[in-house]
Amino acid sequence: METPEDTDRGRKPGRPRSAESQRAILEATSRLLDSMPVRALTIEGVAKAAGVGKPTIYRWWDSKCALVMDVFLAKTAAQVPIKETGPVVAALSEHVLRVIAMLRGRAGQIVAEIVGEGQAEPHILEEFRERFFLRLLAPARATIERGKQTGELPPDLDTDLAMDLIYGPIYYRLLVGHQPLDKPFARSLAARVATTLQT
Amino acid sequence: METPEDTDRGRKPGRPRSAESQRAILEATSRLLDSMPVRALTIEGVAKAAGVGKPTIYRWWDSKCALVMDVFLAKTAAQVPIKETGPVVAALSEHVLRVIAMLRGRAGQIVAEIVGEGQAEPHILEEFRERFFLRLLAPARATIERGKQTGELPPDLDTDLAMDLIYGPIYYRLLVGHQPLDKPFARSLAARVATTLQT
DNA sequence: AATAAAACGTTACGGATCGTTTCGTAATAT
DNA sequence: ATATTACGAAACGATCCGTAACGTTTTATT
Repeated sequence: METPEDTDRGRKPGRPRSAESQRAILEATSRLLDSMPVRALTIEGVAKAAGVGKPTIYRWWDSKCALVMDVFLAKTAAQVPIKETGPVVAALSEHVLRVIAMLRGRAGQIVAEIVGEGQAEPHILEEFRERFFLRLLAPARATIERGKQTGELPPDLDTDLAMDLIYGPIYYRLLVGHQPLDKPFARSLAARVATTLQT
Repeated sequence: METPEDTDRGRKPGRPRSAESQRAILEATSRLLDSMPVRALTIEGVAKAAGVGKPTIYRWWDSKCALVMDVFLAKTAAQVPIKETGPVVAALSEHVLRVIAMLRGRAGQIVAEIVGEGQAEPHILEEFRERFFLRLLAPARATIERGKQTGELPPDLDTDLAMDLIYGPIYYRLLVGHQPLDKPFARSLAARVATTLQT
């Protein structure tokens, strides 16, 4: 989202950007996303639903994907809480359960659709990595680091690799869709955290 | 690819389907894919490059993705060989190395692009799962089953889960792109096969 | 040899959507 | 009062979709 850089409140002459229009755009996009896939969403459709001109949308967002990303991140807690005290393995196991629960349903679909669109637009994928994946998984990463400090985990553990070993199977299922993100899977994966990190 | 069902050689009257046109379409698509992403490929572009009419392409393939899939699968060995004797862990470790090597470069990009397009077209994703993923990973799955038979692996091991634990991180990196599919990663992942399967 | 049938390449079609431009109007700073 | 900017509406040229129309070519059938 490209916010106007009026730091010293509207110093420039001319009509100010309409926050109301912006809100209408976000709201219309959110509503439309409830009933159609990202691919079917169009800027023209959003403009019509929001009662707004197309140029106004383009004034705020570069592309459909950028808009969808903002809407998704606004309505989705982009950070799943993790227990910051106690055994790190238990904290991570629970985090795995919560991440899987979060990716079940429409939220997971949208994540998959954005990543899908991102295959054709690298900068979208990069932005989504930073704004979603990095943020979502940051607490888990920090917890692994903590475990290396406390001695609960091997100090030479490769954190990047460990993160991929734990969370890779989740996104594999989400994106390829060969198996469901159901509770048995979640429990099995959570139960594996210990052996994955400690051996 | 929709082949004509002329089992008893061209029994129907009328001009037969032109195998030459089909070849030209496949060849043109392959050539175009070397210099542009799947998203940028168009049926009109292929028709022009192949010296063929659009309707002829639609006679053979339902959609751009179906065509791309055929081209990709034709030029890519959709099955990475695996050693069928000896220790199963060693066989699987080597298979992991080979799969990662295969997904490095343009082939991996196309896999990611097809999966990406598949997020908006479920039937495409399903077809690609069956024709690429299932086929590529079938030998590994069979090897795990063999290990359960020989006692090298726990007999109650969940094969589906095991497959995702091993291969999930690979596709996670391929599709999200947060880390490279480089050789250190490949070696680390291969080295982890034993502990992943045996504990 | 004549006829019917089917695929061919070409061309054109209506439709959707893109991202931009133009226009007259509204809102703000100077 | 004037300059400046955003606004909504409308229209633009462009691209690509998937299909249809047309005359031509190739085959099986009669």
